[in-house]
Amino acid sequence: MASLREALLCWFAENARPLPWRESYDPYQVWLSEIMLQQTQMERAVGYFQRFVARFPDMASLAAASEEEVLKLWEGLGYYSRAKNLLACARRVVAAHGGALPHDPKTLQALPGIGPYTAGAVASIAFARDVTAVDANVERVFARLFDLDMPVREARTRAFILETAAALVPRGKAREWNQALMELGALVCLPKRPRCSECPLSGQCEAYRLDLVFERPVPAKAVDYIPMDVASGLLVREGRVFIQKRPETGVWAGLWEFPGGTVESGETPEQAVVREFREETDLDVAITAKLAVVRHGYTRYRVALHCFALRDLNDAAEPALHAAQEGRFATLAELSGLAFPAGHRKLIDQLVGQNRGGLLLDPMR
DNA sequence: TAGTCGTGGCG
DNA sequence: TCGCCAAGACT
Repeated sequence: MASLREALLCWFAENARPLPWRESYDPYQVWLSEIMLQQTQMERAVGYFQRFVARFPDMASLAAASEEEVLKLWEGLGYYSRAKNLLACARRVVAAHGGALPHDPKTLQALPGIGPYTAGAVASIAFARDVTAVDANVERVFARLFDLDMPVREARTRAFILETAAALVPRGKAREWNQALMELGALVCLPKRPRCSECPLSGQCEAYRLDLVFERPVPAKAVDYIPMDVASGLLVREGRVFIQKRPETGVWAGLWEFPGGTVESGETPEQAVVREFREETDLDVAITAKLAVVRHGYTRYRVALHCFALRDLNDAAEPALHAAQEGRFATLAELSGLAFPAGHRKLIDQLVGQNRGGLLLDPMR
């Protein structure tokens, strides 16, 4: 055990990537990075982190922010409840903890958006507490190191991993140790292409000894992906387009969108967008142009997004809000300041990039 | 406990 | 092109 710890800590000292929050281990920055890194790879999170810290350098400035601005900064990073909880957590920390994150994992875990992993990560990395932080990297490393022959998500396996992790934390070095385990998983002990020849632990790895590295961890049952056609419409009035703000819960909570919805079986995208517009806004619309088909995915869905330009069929009435908490007409330029789901953002960027915005929205045409 | 909740990259 | 993935939390 001693040599295992020594080997990994030594490797981390040599191979730790230089990351912004590793310069100071400022608790606010560590917490922010950990929230961003939930289900997100390092390279994607770093840019978002830097923009966040530049705009909100500390807990107090973040707590004073509007949800609209936080969502805009989070746009494209996904899992938007993290942004909502980030803001709620900052406000709670200011209101109940004097603006400073608590050091204790249990107290941390009571805060919005902080679960078992993040509580352990912040307590150890920001506050040097001797606690574990077990994420998917650590599970994979342990599954190989100890040749665990059952899926890591299984309750008994998780219990074993948590127990083992707790026993391994070197006193006073949890900050380095927890990061070292995750860094090893991210750089060396890779899911599909493990680099065992570069691994400081290969000599002590049971799966490596048994030539079972590629069989570990035992895969969970595969998710089935669901292809889906969605139709969305840009209703244009006097150079502005109708947008609505999605409900507080569910997918893309609090983000703006163009009305639309699933293309039902036996229905064309054209029929779907007209039907959805009527259902969501009570407006009767007609299609003036097909703008694009944007392909994107979310969770287990793979979406073909059919996008149309629309005009009012009858007299222009105020849109109802049956599927939104807010609605308005906005210029194409205004859309750049609001947060949209990635698929809608792709469409907006396409329209602006092709300079079709003017063609589409110019009231003179 | 099992489902929900995003996204972009990669082979 | 497309299936599969990659630093969890919440209900």
